[in-house]
Amino acid sequence: MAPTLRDVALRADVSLATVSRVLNGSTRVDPTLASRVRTAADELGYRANLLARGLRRQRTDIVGLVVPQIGNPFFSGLMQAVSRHLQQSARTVLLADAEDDLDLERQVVTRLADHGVDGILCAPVSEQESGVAAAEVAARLPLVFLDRAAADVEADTASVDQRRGIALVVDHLAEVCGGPPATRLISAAPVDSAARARCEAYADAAAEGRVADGAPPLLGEFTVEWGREAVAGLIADDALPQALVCGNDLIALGALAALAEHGVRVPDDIVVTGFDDVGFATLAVPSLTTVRQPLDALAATASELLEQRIAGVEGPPRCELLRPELVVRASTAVAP
Amino acid sequence: MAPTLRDVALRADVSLATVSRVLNGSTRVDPTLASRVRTAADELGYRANLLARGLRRQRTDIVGLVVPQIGNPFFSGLMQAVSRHLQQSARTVLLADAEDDLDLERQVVTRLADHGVDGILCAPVSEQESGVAAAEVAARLPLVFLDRAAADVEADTASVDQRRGIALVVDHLAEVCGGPPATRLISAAPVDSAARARCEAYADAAAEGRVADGAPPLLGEFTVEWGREAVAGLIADDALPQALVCGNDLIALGALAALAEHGVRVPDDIVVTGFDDVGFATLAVPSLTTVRQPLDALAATASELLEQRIAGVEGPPRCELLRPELVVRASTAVAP
DNA sequence: TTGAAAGCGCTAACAT
DNA sequence: ATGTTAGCGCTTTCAA
Repeated sequence: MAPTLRDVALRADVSLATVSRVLNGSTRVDPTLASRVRTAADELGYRANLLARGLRRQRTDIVGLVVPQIGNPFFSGLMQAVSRHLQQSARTVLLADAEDDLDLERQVVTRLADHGVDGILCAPVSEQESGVAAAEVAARLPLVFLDRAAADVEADTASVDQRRGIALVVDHLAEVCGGPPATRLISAAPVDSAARARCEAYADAAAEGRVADGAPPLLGEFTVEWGREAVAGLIADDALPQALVCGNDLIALGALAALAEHGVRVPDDIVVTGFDDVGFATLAVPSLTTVRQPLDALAATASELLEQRIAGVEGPPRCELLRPELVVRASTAVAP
Repeated sequence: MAPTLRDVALRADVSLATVSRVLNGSTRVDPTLASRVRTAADELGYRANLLARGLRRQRTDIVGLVVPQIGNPFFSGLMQAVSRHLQQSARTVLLADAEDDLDLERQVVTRLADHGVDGILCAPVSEQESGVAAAEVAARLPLVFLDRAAADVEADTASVDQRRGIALVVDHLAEVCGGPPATRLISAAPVDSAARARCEAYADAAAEGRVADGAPPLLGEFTVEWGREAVAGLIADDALPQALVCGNDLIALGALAALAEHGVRVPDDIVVTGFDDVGFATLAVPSLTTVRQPLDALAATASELLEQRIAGVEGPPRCELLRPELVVRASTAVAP
């Protein structure tokens, strides 16, 4: 069996409490005893049982992170950024993938809470329907939304200003096209808050005449496949506009692939934009103009909000909105 | 405070033991009592405290998964596959990224063990140097290597036959080139076992004259950047061969990008292969010929090995070797 | 079948 | 400064 505090205490010939004190550095203890304890612990290869500690302290130093789709590189990037930030606070991160499934999301969120995590960071699958599970868990422990939010839940949120991101794209397109271009939006159904914000911002731009788009947006999923399919449809209908505004980079990459397959040249025949700035955006041919979400700042902000709640800070929900940035690449590089 | 077993017992007017029995479905209990308990639990919104349960049972139903680099889509795919498999066994997965860092790897592996996970799946950062931490933890609880292994550790391993993968590539290249082609290997330094196996298999093929390569392999990292850089170097030296064998898809994608930038046509001027078959391999221009690793089978096999060890199966280390598959795409599609 | 009670390993009052 | 002890919430003998 693994050695316990008791074993260390016996070997160092001190009480359990002393061992605990030495190993946690809480109270002052006699240096002689302390070194005896440390030696004993080393010799035995003692490791604290974090379950017992968590049970006793009512605090585990674990936080849960729930993403909607680990397969989307934006979210694996976010995971990495969050892990890094929390590692520094000596926290363990318990990661879960909801696989874009509401039931699974509810399950994993509940399970995390049952495991005694100190708090949860969550990018909810659905703005409207993730709320029930989220509200349930938010009643038990601190919950902070990141990147996306769920309606009707009193929780802090750290996200990126999606509307501004779309505005950046629209303005850029107007500039390279020398006036409001004929565009079409290919995005995901506005199930999550980010998708909705992007759609709405685009619709507003169209209403204001900053882009010329009388046709309805093409709404599917945030996947390469959907980007391909949507473009294939447009080509089949001979309905390609001047510019394609894609709801995220995966869609844009699919769109570029489909355009290339059909011999449509980008940016000469049509220009294309994405959203997120995932690593592969630079690799696409042509490289993809897109909106960069500040991953690191997002992770830092969300972590900070959560830490404060865990530390017991009360108050109304806070919403931190970060600024995205336009990254211009070859997919919109039209000759003047 | 969250309701405990005690609260449920009080409300249902039975003993703690009875509540526990009902909720775990272990022993037979009177249906009347059982329903009373269930009602009480529902009304209180009772949730079992998994820390307490774990402490008592000495089993948490959590397994840890340690990957060397979450940013590599091969590993995020592996994570997803493993999560899915373990979810079915009613297990929670505690995920950790070692960020290609031996110290960090050691830390996270130890931390997982401290958190009382029932077992650990690990793709070690280094074949030689991950061993110490791995052996340490393997002495405490079941450890299974997946995809990669560490030397000098008695542990089960589930991996893919890398040598066979390289053989598939080499044979394919010989076929499309009409004889042993002049090739060059661009891969990662043989720090991990997979990288080493790929290098060795390639060296063997060269020694056997199945490819013509007198120059040393270009060894860096499994990243897009390295692929770019290596190819830029070859171009600068005017040393491009007939075919580039890349150690993984990231390198190959970087290579394709660099070739495109310099106006070298693939597959007309040079052919290129990858390894892993990550999602973006189909999106590259041209799409990438590569070796598909059976992610799902890998996850299933590793999970199964671990489950058996957790269940107490003894015996010498088992090594399961899975077969990879060649996926031919445009990057090697030379006209006859 | 049900209940009482011990104890998983640890921390934090409290007492010395 | 150190030790003694109660108890975190649960499961599981053991007795009834």
